[in-house]
Amino acid sequence: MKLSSRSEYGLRAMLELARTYGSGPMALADIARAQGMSEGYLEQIIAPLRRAGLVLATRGVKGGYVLASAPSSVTAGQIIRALEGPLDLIECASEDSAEASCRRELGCGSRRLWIKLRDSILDVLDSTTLADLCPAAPIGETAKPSRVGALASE
Amino acid sequence: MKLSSRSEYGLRAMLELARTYGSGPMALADIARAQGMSEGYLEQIIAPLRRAGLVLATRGVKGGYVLASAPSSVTAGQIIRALEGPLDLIECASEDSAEASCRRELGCGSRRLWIKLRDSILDVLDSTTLADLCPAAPIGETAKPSRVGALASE
DNA sequence: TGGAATACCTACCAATCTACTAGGGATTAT
DNA sequence: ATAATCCCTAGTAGATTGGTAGGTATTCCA
Repeated sequence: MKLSSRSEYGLRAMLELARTYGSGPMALADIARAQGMSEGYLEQIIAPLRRAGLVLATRGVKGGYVLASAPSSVTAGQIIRALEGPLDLIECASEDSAEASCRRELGCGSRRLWIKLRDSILDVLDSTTLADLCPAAPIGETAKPSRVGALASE
Repeated sequence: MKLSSRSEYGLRAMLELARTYGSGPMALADIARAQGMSEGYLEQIIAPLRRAGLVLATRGVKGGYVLASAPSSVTAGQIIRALEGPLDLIECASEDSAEASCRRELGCGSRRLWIKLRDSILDVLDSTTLADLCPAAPIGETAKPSRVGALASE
């Protein structure tokens, strides 16, 4: 069970933008260099993030990308979904498909497991924000509603 | 983010064996027919399950496969691991590799998320047994230590 | 003793996905 | 005008997926 590097790269790019949040647009080439990834590939990865409204792009000489909202209000779930589509581990446990399309699940059911797994994954992804990952925040505590507003300290 | 059908097929095959647990060996062709999958493909999927010691095979005319232990003591985690190898979402968050090999994770860290995600997944997989999935057990409660011994009711 | 039924093994295959590279076009500050 | 930037499409080598095909080994049973 593996995660494609799209998500890894995408998340790292978003973390880079979170780290420099407030300092104006950052060029694609700079993000790629800072994170050690292929510029051309990152370009294809950041495109869906822009289409999903998670980053804003400005063209031209001093252009680049900025986060569309504060790091504390961008969740990992938004990023992963933008990059990999809806989280469906398996046909019958898709995030958005109606569960009506599933036969064979009368007695013994594998589906029960995939649903539990999916919910567990979504719980982590949707409760973790960029702000949770970026500053030296205490590990193990993420998305505390009482701490909204904590940004990157740089 | 998807799960390969290896895991789905493997789990379904194991659930089929759990359902008929106690009735002697079940032939590969019967498992495949009962679950509607390709016989040849299932053969390749059940092989690692046998090598991992999760099922026992007997050859010859009345041969087939049986679970190596009771459904209540076989976890989904054992099955998935046998089929997909150790759970490493990403290089730096592998289940068994030492975390020493990870650079770049000084300030902002995506790794923190993958570790949390991995732990969350492992928690679900390792706490769900075939017995939890097979009978009409109440959903949402799995691997209760006080209910060890509950088998398939057929 | 000789099928027949089963597990077991290896190789092959088409389609898809992954992680890129290449090359060009559109937009904007200077 | 020019250079820097975003934006788009197409190609591509290698891996993975989801199988199929065909043979070998073992065991029950008549």
